[in-house]
Amino acid sequence: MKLRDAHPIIADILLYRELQKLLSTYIDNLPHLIGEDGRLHTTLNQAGTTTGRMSSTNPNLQNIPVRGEMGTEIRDAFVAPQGSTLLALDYSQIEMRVLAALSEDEHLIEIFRTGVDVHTSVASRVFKVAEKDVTSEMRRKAKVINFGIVYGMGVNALKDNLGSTRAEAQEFYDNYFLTFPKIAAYFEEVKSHAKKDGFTTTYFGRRRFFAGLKSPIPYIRAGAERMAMNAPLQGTAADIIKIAMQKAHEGLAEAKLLDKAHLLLQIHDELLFEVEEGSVKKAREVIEYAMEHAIDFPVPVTVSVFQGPRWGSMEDVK
DNA sequence: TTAGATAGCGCG
DNA sequence: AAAGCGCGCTATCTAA
Repeated sequence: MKLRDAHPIIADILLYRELQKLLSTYIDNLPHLIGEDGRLHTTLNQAGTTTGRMSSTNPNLQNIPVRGEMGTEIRDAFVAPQGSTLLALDYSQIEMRVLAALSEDEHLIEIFRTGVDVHTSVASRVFKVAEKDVTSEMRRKAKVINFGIVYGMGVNALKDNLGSTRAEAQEFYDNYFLTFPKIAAYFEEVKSHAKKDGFTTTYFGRRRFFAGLKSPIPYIRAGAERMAMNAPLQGTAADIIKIAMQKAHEGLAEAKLLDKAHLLLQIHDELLFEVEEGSVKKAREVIEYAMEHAIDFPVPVTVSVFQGPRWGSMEDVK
């Protein structure tokens, strides 16, 4: 039994916390930080993280709410000026694609090369049913493990996230690695290499060093191993989008669009631009191409594109 | 009174 | 003691 079900007040407490968080962190504060130019300016730290990602401070614009109705309302307060529109382009399942590339797992590579839905396809393979027979429940479970695998999630966390029994989670976990054997081998390789040399590398060779991989204390060692497993994936994704940002700039310069399209923000796997209305189509083509062709990679990288005057309610651009 | 640590939660 | 990676901000508690 979950604590949430133990007493009716739990739901009220959680709702209160959610509203209080949004009120204190965003609604009450952000308006005061608007500058004389009518804009909110963040500071991006290029070397602010262990993995190679950027971070954003004062205010942090990489954690503006997006989920739920209230997320939409808060984002809708971010608007493009008259005559311009917001254009957002985000990588699809970038870390899973990086995992496919680094592990060289033929099955995962195949999934991304054929362009099928990754969660459905993984479910189909792990549960050994045809893709058309994948139920929504099977897809949900595959989605949970696909996300978790990137973080070095173990059986215990998998069980909690699936809401299943320990035995069920164990079977699912085992079947996953039997289905994608190179992924299991890849993680073992990363761990042993990190333990021997003290660092991991991204696809492009950037290193992250670790302490704790040789610790005699099991939970310290296990924690370091999860960090080591995740670092090349998150780190390579971070490398990719930084390269893409440069290529997008070059592309826009080449197309004489630098005064029409302005990069506002990078949110780890997503770029947000402000674009003059007459230049949206061309800018979108240039940026999308730059992002999708930023690197030579054994699996395709694809982006989804969204457009609209308000950040909270942008529409899919086909 | 203030600086530092912790709990909790927003995002990818 | 902890069992899922990477961040930053607010509220609260603790120590000086």
